[in-house]
Amino acid sequence: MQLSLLQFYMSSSKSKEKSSDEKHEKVKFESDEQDSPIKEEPMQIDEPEISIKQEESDDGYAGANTTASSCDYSMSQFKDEPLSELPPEEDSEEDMPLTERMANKRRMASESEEDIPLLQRKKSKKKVKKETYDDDDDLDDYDEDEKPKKKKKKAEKAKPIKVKSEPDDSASPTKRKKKQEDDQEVWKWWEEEKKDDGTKWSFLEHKGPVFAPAYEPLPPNVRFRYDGKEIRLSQDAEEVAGFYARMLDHDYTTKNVFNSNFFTDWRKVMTPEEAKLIKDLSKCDFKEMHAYFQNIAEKNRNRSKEEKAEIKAKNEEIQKEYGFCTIDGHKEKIGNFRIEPPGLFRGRGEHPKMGMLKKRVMPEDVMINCSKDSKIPKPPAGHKWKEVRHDNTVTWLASWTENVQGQVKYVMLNPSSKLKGEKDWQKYETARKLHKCIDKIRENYRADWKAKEMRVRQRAVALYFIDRLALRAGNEKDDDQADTVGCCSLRVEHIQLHKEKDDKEYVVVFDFLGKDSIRYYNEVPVEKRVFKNLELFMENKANSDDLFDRLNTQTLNEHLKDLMPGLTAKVFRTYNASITLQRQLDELTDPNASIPEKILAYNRANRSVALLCNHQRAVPKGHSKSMEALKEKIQAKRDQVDEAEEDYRNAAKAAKRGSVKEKLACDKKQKALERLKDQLKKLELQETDRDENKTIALGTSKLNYLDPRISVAWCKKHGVPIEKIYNKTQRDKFRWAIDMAGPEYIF
DNA sequence: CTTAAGACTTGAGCGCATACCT
DNA sequence: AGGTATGCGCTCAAGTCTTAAG
Repeated sequence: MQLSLLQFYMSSSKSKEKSSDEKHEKVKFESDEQDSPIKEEPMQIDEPEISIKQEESDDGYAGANTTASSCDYSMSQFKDEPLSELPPEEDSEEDMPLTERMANKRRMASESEEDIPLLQRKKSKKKVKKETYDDDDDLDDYDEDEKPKKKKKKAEKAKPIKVKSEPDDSASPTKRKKKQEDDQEVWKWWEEEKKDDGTKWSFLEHKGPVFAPAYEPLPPNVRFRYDGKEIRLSQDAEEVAGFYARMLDHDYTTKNVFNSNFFTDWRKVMTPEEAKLIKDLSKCDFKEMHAYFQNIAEKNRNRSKEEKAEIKAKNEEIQKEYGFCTIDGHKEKIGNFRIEPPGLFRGRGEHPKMGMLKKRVMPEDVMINCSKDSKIPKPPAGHKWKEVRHDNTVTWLASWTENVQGQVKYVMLNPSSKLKGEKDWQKYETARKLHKCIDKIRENYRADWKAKEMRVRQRAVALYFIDRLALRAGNEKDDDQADTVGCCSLRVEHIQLHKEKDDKEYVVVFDFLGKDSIRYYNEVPVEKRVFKNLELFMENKANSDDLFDRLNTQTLNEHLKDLMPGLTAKVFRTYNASITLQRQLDELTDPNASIPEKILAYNRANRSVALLCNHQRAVPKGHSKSMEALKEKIQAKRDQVDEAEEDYRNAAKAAKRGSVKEKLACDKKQKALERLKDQLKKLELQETDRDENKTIALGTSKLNYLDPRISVAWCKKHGVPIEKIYNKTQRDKFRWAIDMAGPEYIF
C-alpha cells in the first residue's frame, strides 16, 4: 500500500541545533534516505537503520526503563472503599447543588435575556485599600493592613481536616465475565498493583506520528484575481489563500480581527513581488478558488461506494500501522497520532489571534519520546526529528510547539489506555475522599466568611461559589487570549447584587463568559453573610476590577491542599457532579419502571449535572421541525389508542355474554391496546427527553465528571444493559469501572 | 516571590456514517 | 430504495495545575 498521504512536498530540511537539556539524553536520528526524492515512498516500513549520534551523555535517566522493580507499591489511594453510610446531608436549599428548579430558571434566562450586553475588556487591576467598612452585625473586623493579593505566610493556618483511612476490605474485585467486545484481549490493569514512583512507563515503542498530506497546487483553471487582474500565486501564498477561500462563507471572514490577522500572515508567506502588489484584502477575489473547493467537497460527498470503501480501508491501514503503540508489554491505542494540519487559527469567542496562520508542522519540529531500547520511529524520508528523548516521567509519545499561541501539543494515548484510565480512576478517588471531609470544609469556609483578613474572606466566598455552583477555578489569562473568566478571575462587572429579586432575598446574578466563551448566567440566592461580603469586595471598585483582588488560583489551591491532600479547585466540580448524579438517580429511579423509563430517569439525572456544570450546546438545527414531527406522530398514536380503546370496549361487551370465540377476540383487542399504549408512552418519553436536552450537552459530564462506577452500579442494580448508557467508546474508556463496580457501589 | 513552560484534562463543534424513517 | 435526523469519533482550542526558571 502506498501511504502517499504521508509524503512531504518540501525537501528542505534544516536541522535545528537545540540547546541541550541536561535531564534527557538526546539523540538525533537521521534517516538513511536523506536525499531521496520524496516520491511514492512508503515511510517507516523498514527496520530503521539509523545512525545514532550521542550528543551528550549523562546519567539522568540511566536505566530508566527498568526501574519498575524497585518502586514502592502503594494501592491505598486507589482502593474502593465503599462508604458504609453517607454523612447526613444538609438538604437545605442553600447547600443543594443546582436542580431542575434552577434549570428552568436558567433556561428562561438564556432565552429571554439574549441581549444582555457583553462584557467589557478588562482594565488595570486596581488594588483597593479600604480604611473603614460599615459593617452590620454580620461582619466582623479584619486586618486592614494586609497587602492585597499578597499572602501572609502562615498568618492563619488552615486547619487540616483528618480523613479517616478505612481499612481495605474490597481486595477482590468482582470478577465478571464481560461480553467479549471484539477480539481484543483485555488488559485488566486495574487488578494489578499500582506503582507510585514518578514514572509512567517502563517500555514504550511506537511508529511516530502521521503528518498532514502534502499540499497539492490548484489546477491552472482556478484563478485568483487581485483588483480584477489575474495573478498566479506562488505555491506558499496559494496554499494560504486556499485556507481563506475555503472559509469564505463562514462567519469568521466577516470579522475584522480575523481578516486582518489573516492578511498580515498571508503577506508574510508571499514572495516580495506578491507582497508588493497585494496590499488590500478587499481587492482579493477568491471566488474561483472557493467554488473549486466547494466542488471538491461536493465530489467527495458523492463518492461511489467502492471509492469510499477504498478510502476507509486505507485509513484503517494507517490506523493499524500508526494508531497503536506498545507500552509495558501491551498494545494500546494512541489518541491523536496525526499531526494537526496547517490552516487558519480559529479561536473561540473574541479571540485576538483568530485568522492567524497555523503553520505546517515538519518532522524537524517534532520531538519523539520512547524507550531507549525500542525501535525508534523513523522520520519521513529526507527529514529528521527535532529530538528523540527517553523520558518515562511523561506520557506523551511526540510533541511539537504550535506557532500561533506558542503552546506545546502532544501525541498521547487513547482514553481506554491504562495511563489515562488510571489517572481517571485516581481523579474519582480524590473526589470520594473529598466527600468524607466536605462537611468540615464547608464549615471551615463558612467560618471564614467572618475572618479578619480580607484575603481569607475572599477565599472563603470564592470557595463557596466553587463548591455550590461548580465554577471553574479561573486562572489568570494573558491579554492575547479571549476575555473569559472563572471564579478567581471574576470581575465586579460579572455579578449583580439584589437585596431582593423575585421574592427571594440576597440574590446574586452571575453573568459572564466562561471557558470557550460560553455564557454563564445564574441567579442565586445566597446567605446574608456572603451577600454582605460581596458588597464589601465591590466597594470602591470599578466594573473592570477583580472581584477577588486578593486571591488567585495558586493561593486558593495551596489552601485547599492543606485541607486535604490532593485537593484542588477542580475536585469540587468532579465531586459535586458525581454526588449529584448519585442522588438524582436514587431519587428519580423507580425500581418498577420499564427500561425506557429508567433510561429517561438516568438522562434526567445526567442532565441535572450538565446543568450544574453549565455544559451547553447550540440548539440542533431543525430541532423545532423534528419536534413538530414527533408531536404529530404522538397525536396519531393517541388517535390510534382511542380507536383501539373503542374496539376493546365493544369486544368486551360482546365477550360478556358471548362465546369463547368472542372472549378470545376481546383478549386480542386488549393486547393490541396495551401495545399501542406502550408505544405512545415511549414516544412521549422521547419527546420530553429531547426537548429537555435541547440546549444541554450531556456528553462532557458523562465523559469527564461522573464517576462511571455510579452509572455501572445503577445499571447492574436496575437491570439496565450498560449499552443503553455508554456507547462503544465510552465502554472502552470505562472498562475498569464496568469490571470493578458491583450494584452496591456507592460513590 | 513572579512568570513561563510543560503536561495533562476538559470542551464545543463539525463532518460523516449509519440507523431510522417513509 | 432513497432521504434525512442522529449519534459518534475526531479535532483542536482552552482550561487546570505543577514545576522550572528568573
